[in-house]
Amino acid sequence: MTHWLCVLVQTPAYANLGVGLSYLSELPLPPGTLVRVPLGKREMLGVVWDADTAQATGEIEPGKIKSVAGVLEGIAPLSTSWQQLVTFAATYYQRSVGEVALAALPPQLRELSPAQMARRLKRKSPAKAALGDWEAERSAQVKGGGRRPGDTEQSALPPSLLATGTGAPALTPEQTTVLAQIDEHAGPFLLFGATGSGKTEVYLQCVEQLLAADPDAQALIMVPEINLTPQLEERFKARFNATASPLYGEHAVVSLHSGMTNPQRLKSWLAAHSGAARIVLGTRMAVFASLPKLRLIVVDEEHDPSYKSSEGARYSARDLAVYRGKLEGAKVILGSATPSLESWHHSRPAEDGGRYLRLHMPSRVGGNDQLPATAGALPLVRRVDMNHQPRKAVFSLPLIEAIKERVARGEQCMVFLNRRGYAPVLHCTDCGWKSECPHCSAYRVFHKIDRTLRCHHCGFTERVPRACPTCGNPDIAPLGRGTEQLEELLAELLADVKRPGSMTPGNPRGEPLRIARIDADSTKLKGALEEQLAAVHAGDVDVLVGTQMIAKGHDFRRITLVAAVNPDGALFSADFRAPERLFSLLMQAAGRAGRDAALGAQSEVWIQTFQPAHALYAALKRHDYPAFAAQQLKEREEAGMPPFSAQALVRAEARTQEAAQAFLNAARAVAVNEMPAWDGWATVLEQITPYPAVPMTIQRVANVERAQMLIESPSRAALQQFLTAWQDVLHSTRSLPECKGLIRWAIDVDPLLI
DNA sequence: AGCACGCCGACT
DNA sequence: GTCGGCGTGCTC
Repeated sequence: MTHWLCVLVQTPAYANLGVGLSYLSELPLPPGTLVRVPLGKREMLGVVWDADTAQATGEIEPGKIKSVAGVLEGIAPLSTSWQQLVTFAATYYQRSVGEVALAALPPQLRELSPAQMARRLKRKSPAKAALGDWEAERSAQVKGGGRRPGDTEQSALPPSLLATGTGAPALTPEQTTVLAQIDEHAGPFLLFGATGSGKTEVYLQCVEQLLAADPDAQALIMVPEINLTPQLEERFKARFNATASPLYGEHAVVSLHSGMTNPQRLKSWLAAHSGAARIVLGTRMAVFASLPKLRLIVVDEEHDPSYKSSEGARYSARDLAVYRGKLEGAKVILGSATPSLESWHHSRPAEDGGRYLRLHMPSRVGGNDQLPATAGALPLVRRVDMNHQPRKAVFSLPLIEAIKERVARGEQCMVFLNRRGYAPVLHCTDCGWKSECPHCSAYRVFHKIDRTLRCHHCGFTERVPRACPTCGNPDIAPLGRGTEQLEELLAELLADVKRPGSMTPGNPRGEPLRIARIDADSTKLKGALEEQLAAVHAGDVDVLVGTQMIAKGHDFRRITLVAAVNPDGALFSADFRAPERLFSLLMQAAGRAGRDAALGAQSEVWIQTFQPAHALYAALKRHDYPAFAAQQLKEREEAGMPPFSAQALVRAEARTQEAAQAFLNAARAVAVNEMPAWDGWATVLEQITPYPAVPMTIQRVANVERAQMLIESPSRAALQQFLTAWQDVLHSTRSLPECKGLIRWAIDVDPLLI
């Protein structure tokens, strides 16, 4: 008997294909089954979605339908809840289900031939190559060891006792309270905990209790960027993998992130899909991992913008995590010292409409180490009023004095500036020429190290000209400053300071200071970041200069002074989220400072500002995130901004700016003039505000003109309805004559950058 | 998205 | 006379 199937393949939404394609199969394959199907001249990976609807409606000529080429043997069908997650993500973020589903699978599943695939599955389990093999292998291992935690005598023990012996430290009262609340309530939870308050230990304990209580349960731990948080990965692996904990098996923890090779990713994915992996630790892509027994999701540093994807389907992994938790009945914990204003708002008291439960850990206890009380002190925030400093001063006198004092005592300092290179622009003092990029509407940045002008948008790089290209004036000068220049300036300003030295060999007294720079340029080479971080940890560096990448994730325990050289830009930015990001960055930077009690010194965060009285810095000085959030949310509410409204952005790329804008404005005209007259759509359109198309901030990148249009609505549901219907309008608008030259367009729902 | 087919400029 | 540019159009 022949069965009709609807199969998803990787096709973008604008390819005019329906939900899936029709195929024939001899076997009745259940939804979620991975198959290979012929498509045109190629054979592609597909996912069986449901019984075919085209057959019933007779939409397709029966003669055109091909048969499924084969099933991916040894891989169980993807679960119903996985399918629901993918369907939701595709609908919400306005993409095709096929695109989302196939992008959520490891790339190697797409590339591997059936023979290669069979070999891969066999390698893991030589005994049998059948479905569910991983399962069999694992339970045999667990049962054989007689340590299956669900088994009789051990299940009588409280989970906390099971946990001991695997490296779990004693908990603080705050941690105990928070764990009890997580146990008691359904969530989702927003764990609002200061840097060093021991959030990670809470995650570890939650996972530990879950795994001990349920022999099949799986946990998903998400981090913003795996490169920046290897410490978390290490802690999880140390606690749960291999010899440390025979309870959970040798490969209990697997990683999933884009830094892995395709074979590694496939291996982790298969381990998670089969249930062999108990913990998946990954970046935003991991939210789509197949986890048949998912019971807990942790989103660490939930405010981090990297949870929002900026290509393909522009999903928010944090928001999808919350949705997935609801779907699968898994607890969700969002953790941050500076939550996103969205999550903060959602965690307001339930009687005011809050949907998340806010858990608070205000005390700094120095993480999992038993540090003396001095380590718990919050750093002192000092504002330097730059209005009272020499004009054009990069470093204020008091800051330089403070740095000198610290390094003379053998302490480390960290200075950051959000701009790499030597100077953001080069200009001619005679004719006014500036180092514009010929392909972008942006200046090329001067990199003194290799004497190049580099475009940070398209990558176009040239050697610095000897003289002005327009008038021949040899006097071309840098304008503004970047991290390279800070490094150079600091070397001059600190030239008279000598290293105090130490007992360690190779670190004699009286040598010149060592200044290091960490930014995207200095860490381009593989392993360079790790190497540089190690040098800082080893005390080989006295002053560290860098971009915000040094403020994230890393504990530099000997750093006692952190300085933000010029953070004011974010205060009056056109981007309404800029203050939120700045506050978070400065709080994180403050968290870097002074976690080493041995130094005993009061650590400090220095802010050089022309706005010393600004509310953001005032709140920062008090380490008062709630006050900052309250003030920001008040402003957002008054201005009708998220989270008090829903937004979507349509971005268009074209040969000319006119074509890009014409496309967007033509589609807008339909929304304004025609759609309200559609049957039943008037009430939806009443709630939709489409703004006119505008050029993007960087209007042209790599010779492509870019424009965007903001759509706003007080109602998420109305925005969703509108976008779904409007997609067809956008499709047909494309063929209008004035849109000639349009390259592509995409909808970004809940955009972070406007 | 791929990968075709298809119709106009500089090369063996 | 062909090789190749990337503009439209299709894929169950």
